Amino acid sequence: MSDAKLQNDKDDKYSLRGRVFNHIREGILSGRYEENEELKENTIGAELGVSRTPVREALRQLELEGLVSIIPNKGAYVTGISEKDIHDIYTIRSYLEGLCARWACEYVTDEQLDAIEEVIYLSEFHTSKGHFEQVVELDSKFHKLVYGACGSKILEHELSVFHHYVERVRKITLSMEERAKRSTAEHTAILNAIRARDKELAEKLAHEHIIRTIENIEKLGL
Amino acid sequence: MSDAKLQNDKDDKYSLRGRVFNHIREGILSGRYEENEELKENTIGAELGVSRTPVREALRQLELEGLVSIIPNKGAYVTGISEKDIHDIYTIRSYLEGLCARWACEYVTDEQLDAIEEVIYLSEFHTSKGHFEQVVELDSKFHKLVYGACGSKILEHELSVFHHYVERVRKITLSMEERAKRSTAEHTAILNAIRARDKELAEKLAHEHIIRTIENIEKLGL
DNA sequence: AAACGTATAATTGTATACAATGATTCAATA
DNA sequence: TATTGAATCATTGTATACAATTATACGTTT
Repeated sequence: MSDAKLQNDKDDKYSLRGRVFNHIREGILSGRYEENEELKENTIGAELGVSRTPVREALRQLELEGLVSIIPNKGAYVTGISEKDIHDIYTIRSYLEGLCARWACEYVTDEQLDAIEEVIYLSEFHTSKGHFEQVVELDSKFHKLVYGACGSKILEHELSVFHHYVERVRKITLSMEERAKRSTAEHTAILNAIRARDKELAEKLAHEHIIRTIENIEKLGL
Repeated sequence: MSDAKLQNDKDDKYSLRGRVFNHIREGILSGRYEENEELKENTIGAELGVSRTPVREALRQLELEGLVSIIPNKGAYVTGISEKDIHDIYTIRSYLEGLCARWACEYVTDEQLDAIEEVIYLSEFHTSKGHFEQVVELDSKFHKLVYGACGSKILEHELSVFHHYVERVRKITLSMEERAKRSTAEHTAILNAIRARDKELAEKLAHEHIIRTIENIEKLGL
């Protein structure tokens, strides 16, 4: 049941709709589809060798995710994410990640703490080796684990969506050794605060962690 | 364009998919469909006199909104909102409404300020008359206006979804004259802070406004 | 009686067909 | 030339048909 739900969480790699969904989503997030581009059901269907039906369903879902804007009887258009949107998302995240860390102090289990610790340990290793691909992946895992430990499916869902949204930016910032190192250190501090059940500190550190990221993004002029 | 987008914002009352979407959504939020109930495409289609196609699209969207959980090849089930979920949403909102008010200080236009003022004025009138139906409606309008003034389509979207989520609870709390009166007074204070471009105060007041609401909910034992 | 397996039915997943709406073309008109 | 309007085309909206999967019923076996 829990498995089904997790799988379900739009990583439906096995249904056509899921494949189409991921295809378009990645296309938008990676910039392959450009802003305001019209997404025609037939064209996309032909690209992937499927009929319009799963394409339509995927587009309707993407509309709700905000990546696509649908004008009835007219068409679906790429909404795209502006620089301001990215900045907004990080600011929103700075609040919600703080809240998430706070709640995790209450709900986290020992198993989850161990899992987080392991991820951080691996992060340190790969950061020192310059394996940035893995560092990005482990950064995702760290945050997803904390999301899962907050005891709120609502907050977990929100943060997951946002986290995915800014994936492209994360790949860039975490590929700088300095930022990667500091980020891992901040993760450690957050973990320790959660382990110590220090709500105030956990919230503060998680909040500041995202603020640091924003500063880094601005420094890069993204 | 702006009209299209607003209309689009899932108040598609004119497409079958939109009607189905609203029907199921309201059904879940109002409790007409109970938790874990299976939502069969044929049954719902028959209820509304439409085919499965728009029903499927609506269900897929509701999945993304978190109100429905879909198990591939099996079925769609009502996820429902627990009391804890409601509490979580209000807590999340308390942060985000604060941020929203802060940003509104920067982005709000004079027209928007006027519109908000008018809504508050009407709220006072209807509160004093005991027209709770209208008070709930105006409360929505107030918040939607502030959301629209924050200059962030992302935050606006998030808050709109959450606001709708807890509609049932809002109807209850705002139907108590004492809370309605106090709520309107708080709205006035928020407006004044935004008008004075006092970010700190606006954020603090908006945050506390939601905290007050939570306290009220807990007092009612919801 | 309980457990298993098969046949049948019910339901979802996908494709296709048709209807409705919007875009485009191009000739007629001022 | 610019504009209007009808005809045609392209695209979306919806319904239906078919395929794949899952649930149910029921008889068989132990």
